[in-house]
Amino acid sequence: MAGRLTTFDNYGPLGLLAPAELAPLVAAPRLASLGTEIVSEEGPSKDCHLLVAGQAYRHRTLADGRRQIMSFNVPGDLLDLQGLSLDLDFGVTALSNCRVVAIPKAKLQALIDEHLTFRQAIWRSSLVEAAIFREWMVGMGRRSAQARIAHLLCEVYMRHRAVGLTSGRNCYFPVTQTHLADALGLSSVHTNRVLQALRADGLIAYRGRELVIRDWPGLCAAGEFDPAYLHLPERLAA
Amino acid sequence: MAGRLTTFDNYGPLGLLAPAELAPLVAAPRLASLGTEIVSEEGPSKDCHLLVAGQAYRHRTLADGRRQIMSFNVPGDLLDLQGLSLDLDFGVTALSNCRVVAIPKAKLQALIDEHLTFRQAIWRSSLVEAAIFREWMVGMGRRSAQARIAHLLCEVYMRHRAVGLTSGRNCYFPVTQTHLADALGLSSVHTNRVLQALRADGLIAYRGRELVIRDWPGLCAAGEFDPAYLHLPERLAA
DNA sequence: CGAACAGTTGATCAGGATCAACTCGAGTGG
DNA sequence: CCACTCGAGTTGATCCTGATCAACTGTTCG
Repeated sequence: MAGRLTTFDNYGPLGLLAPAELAPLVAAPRLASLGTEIVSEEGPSKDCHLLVAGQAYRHRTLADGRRQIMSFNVPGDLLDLQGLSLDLDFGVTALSNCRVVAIPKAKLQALIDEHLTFRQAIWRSSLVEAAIFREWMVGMGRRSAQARIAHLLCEVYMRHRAVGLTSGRNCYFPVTQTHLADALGLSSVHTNRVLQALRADGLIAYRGRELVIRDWPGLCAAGEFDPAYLHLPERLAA
Repeated sequence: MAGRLTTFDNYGPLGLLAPAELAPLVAAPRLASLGTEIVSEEGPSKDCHLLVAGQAYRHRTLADGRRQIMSFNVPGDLLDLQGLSLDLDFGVTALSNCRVVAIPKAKLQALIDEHLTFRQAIWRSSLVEAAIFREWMVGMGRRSAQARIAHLLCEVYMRHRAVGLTSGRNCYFPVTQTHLADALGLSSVHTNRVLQALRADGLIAYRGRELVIRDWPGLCAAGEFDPAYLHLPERLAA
């Protein structure tokens, strides 16, 4: 059960390609099991990586072991698009068993150059990604631990919902409290206590891997969460 | 003297265009004086804005007045490229007197669609911008106040140097301590004390607007600064 | 001359870090 | 089948970085 693999594949912007073009690209997805590095923090790679199923996170580890998690990723995310033009400054690790498509950089570049709608989709998604980074900066710079955690859970829930991975107010988000702490700039001990408080306040139920939002308006309020920055389509914006 | 205007214009990626094409675009730069909003945090705009001379910062203000600064900008920066495709989630304010070129969105979009090298330059610069955001996240999440401040000063110095705005180890960076605090997630009082410590350690001299780096290796060490994430051309990377 | 703002200083407070121990499964190997 | 280990979560005690509050200085500018 641990690290179960989400059933359906999501191709994100690549999904805009004609099936005949998409099929050979995604023909042989690689499996990455829970905890393995999908993209190394070190050396360069010949490919870019599309997460097709499962969950992952981007991170950077400092010399003495401190770690900063920079994003949690869902199916459809291009994990290392930066690698197409620049050296990477982060690694990507699987949060669950994942299905990953490796796309040769030259091939991806060609697709971008040739397909306007694809290019626009990629462009847009990287703008949204930057907006999420800014939102995280606001959180780490100016929000309390409780607001940060609540905000992150709201964000995760909305992003999962946007790719069809929620059922009701539940979603599968298999992080440890240490992952949350490293994403939010907190210690794992404090993260634990704040989560308990959120549970005690009836906002969430969250044990292990399944996030259950018990009081969505309450959680949004606690996190000062406004989903505008995610730039989701109208239909998903609440 | 206050808010002096940097002498030379820098067109950043736009500089790649043929002079005949560039000239009409930048023919009538607008002046934005110190402290005025160049791009509003509220309503949408019909233009995108290129900072051509002077300095500015992007920021977001929360309901109760807390503020997060998201970037400091130098000449050549496109301040609100995001506005081309998405609603903005931040405002931009002038740190000094500025010269700003407003480019109609449709015009900018056309340039991007038609000029490959220009498009690549824009693309690259937005990847670098995202890398800088991530670096700030690492700082706010996992670095001490002293390291954060040292790191930011290193970054500012390097970026200024990359656009030719330094002389030796000096650069003009007219922020208040409150600006620094709001960029780094600190209080202005604490920022003041840490700056004093950096001065006392002989790493910097910084009074008012002129940043002087007295001990570059020392400052880099204090900030755990590695300029790789700025992706500067070889020649400027140290 | 006075207002307004940036910087500075001291005193106190608090949010969250750190250290350490303990519980509770889930695997794993004997 | 059970002892063992290992990772995650939990709890308590204590510490400390950095926040907050408040006063005061100095400068600029109207």
